[in-house]
Amino acid sequence: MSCFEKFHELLKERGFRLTPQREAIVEALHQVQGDTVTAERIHELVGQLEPGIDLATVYRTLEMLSQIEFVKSIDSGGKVRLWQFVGAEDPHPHLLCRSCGMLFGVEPAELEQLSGQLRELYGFDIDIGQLTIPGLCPACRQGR
Amino acid sequence: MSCFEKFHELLKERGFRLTPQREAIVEALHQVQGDTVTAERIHELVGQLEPGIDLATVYRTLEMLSQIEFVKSIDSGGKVRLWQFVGAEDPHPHLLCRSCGMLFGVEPAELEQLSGQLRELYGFDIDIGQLTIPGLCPACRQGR
DNA sequence: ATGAATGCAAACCTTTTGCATGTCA
DNA sequence: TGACATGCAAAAGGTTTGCATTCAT
Repeated sequence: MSCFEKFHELLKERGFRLTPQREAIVEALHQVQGDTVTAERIHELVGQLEPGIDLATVYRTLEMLSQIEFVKSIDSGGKVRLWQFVGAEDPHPHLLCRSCGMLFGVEPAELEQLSGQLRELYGFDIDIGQLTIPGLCPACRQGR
Repeated sequence: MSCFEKFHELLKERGFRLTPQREAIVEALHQVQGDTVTAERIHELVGQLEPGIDLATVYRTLEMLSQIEFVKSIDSGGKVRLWQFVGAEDPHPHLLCRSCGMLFGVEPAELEQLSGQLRELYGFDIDIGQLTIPGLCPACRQGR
């Protein structure tokens, strides 16, 4: 099942309507794939596909998409909220470079040991998919 | 050396001035100890100690305090920034409960293996002291 | 037909900034 | 005295909301 089919399916399932605006926004998210984007950036991209779509609509749609888990809201540490298209993928952790702002996906499996350890030591159940680890990426480490 | 002595010391060292406002703000942070607070909350607390201190001053002071590493800015995921008094302690990672908002300190040593692993696999150098791991705390896990 | 979605504009909220005034060193 | 800190008010900037209108179902 294609991504768009899945999208239509989920909308119907949850009683949301299919509108040209929503299609354009999903299309734009599709373009940036796994990259994280601001609502503003999506608004720009959408403007090229279908001009005249309001920023408020972008926000409302992102909100709706996160309800159907098509999009995930990322915690960037700054004041801007970041969004990421996840489509059918599982949520996964990220590495966030404090210098260049780049975000890298990490295999959840890499963190299994950490997860077990924290569970054992503190009884704490971590949300691996929500984890964003700050630090310095290889490129920035060398460039300074 | 007491916390306040250390505070005075650090101010002098970095050329910052000691003002009643700054003392009151540090006092308020002292009251909430390891808890995370918003600038707004600090402003309330400070208002009880010494009325008339402006919110802008709270912000400017928190900024200054984070420069001398008396306070740490925490990434809550929401739109509000959280602050935590760290005083003389070294920065350390935290566990953040998504349900009750409680924040727990973690021994940096617990994360050494993770740190090495990410360094090896991705060349990524993590800021252990800045790491905040989201999840569910023991109490909230049981309460639902 | 009718309730949901949109566009527009205004409101909101947290944080930041400019500027005149006050104050610590 | 002189640079730094404060209070006040206004600006900024991202996000949300109210409302009349349009549109998908």
